Amino acid sequence: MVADIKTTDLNLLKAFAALIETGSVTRAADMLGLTQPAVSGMLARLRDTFDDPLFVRTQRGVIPTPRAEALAEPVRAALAAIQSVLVPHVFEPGMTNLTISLAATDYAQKAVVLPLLTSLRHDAPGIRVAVRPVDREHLARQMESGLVDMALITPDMAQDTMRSRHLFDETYVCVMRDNHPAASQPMDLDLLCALDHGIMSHDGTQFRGATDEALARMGRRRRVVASIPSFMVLIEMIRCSDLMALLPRRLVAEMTGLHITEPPLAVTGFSKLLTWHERLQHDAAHRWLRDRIAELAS
DNA sequence: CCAGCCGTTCTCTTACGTCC
DNA sequence: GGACGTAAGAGAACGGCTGG
Repeated sequence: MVADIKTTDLNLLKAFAALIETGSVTRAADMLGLTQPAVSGMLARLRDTFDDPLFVRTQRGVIPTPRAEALAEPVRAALAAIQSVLVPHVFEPGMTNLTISLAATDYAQKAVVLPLLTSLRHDAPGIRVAVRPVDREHLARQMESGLVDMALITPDMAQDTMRSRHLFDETYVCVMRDNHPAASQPMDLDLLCALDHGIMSHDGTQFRGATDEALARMGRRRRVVASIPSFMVLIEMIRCSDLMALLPRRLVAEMTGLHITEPPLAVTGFSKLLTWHERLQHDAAHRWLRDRIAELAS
């Protein structure tokens, strides 16, 4: 008979190891927490599996056959290997080498990824982050295939197949350059509507946003003269022109050379979610990263 | 010879997986 | 969900061996 692997064979190998160690069916049973007949039955199955008596009776217990002696070390090594697999994986940030793929808009790159990278350099220098743009249409498939591990998105992009965690709610502020001619004036609706605006739109084709919706509800309108697909470029444009913009608060919070004021009207903000695939739900390293991101974003 | 120890065999129960 | 088969373990009984 050829030895075959079954789900229950692990117990047989444990019994074999106990028999090798104790040289007694009774003491092996004690060691395993079983009764002597149970171990005797296990020995019978081992004999059938290996087509060898394995142990022969003596006056004081049992002694291994040459075949059992030959099996002793491989079985011990196999059980040790299995035991090491069963030990819960402990994640040590400072000792882990890992590359994660993170999809993020340029806003999220500035507001979330930048603080994360700074934090990782200190606490987990072995973790590399590959940042890629958010491909709204293919995000779910990219996560399923492992191309993307996590993504920073808005709730409207979330799908049922993804796990997600709310990071924060974002609001808008009025932004113009520090030495803008209007910087000395209080920001009110009249001033806001009098100035030329730039907005960020993902494909650079939209000239209306949440601010325009809010203005329309009040019977007002503004003049949007530039639609830019990147917050960063939009900010540079504001720095070197008389344009103003309503931008996410976290985006400009620590930037210098900008004049930042509260908007004179209520503009609907947005939420940011961290999303990931189910397969990473219980991964120790990813759990640690998700906690770190949430902590930095709070 | 007999008590005690040890391993084996038989039978029963239980748990679990598979199939319909 | 029920019927069925299989495997594992427990308990009881048994046989072999040893020492007093």
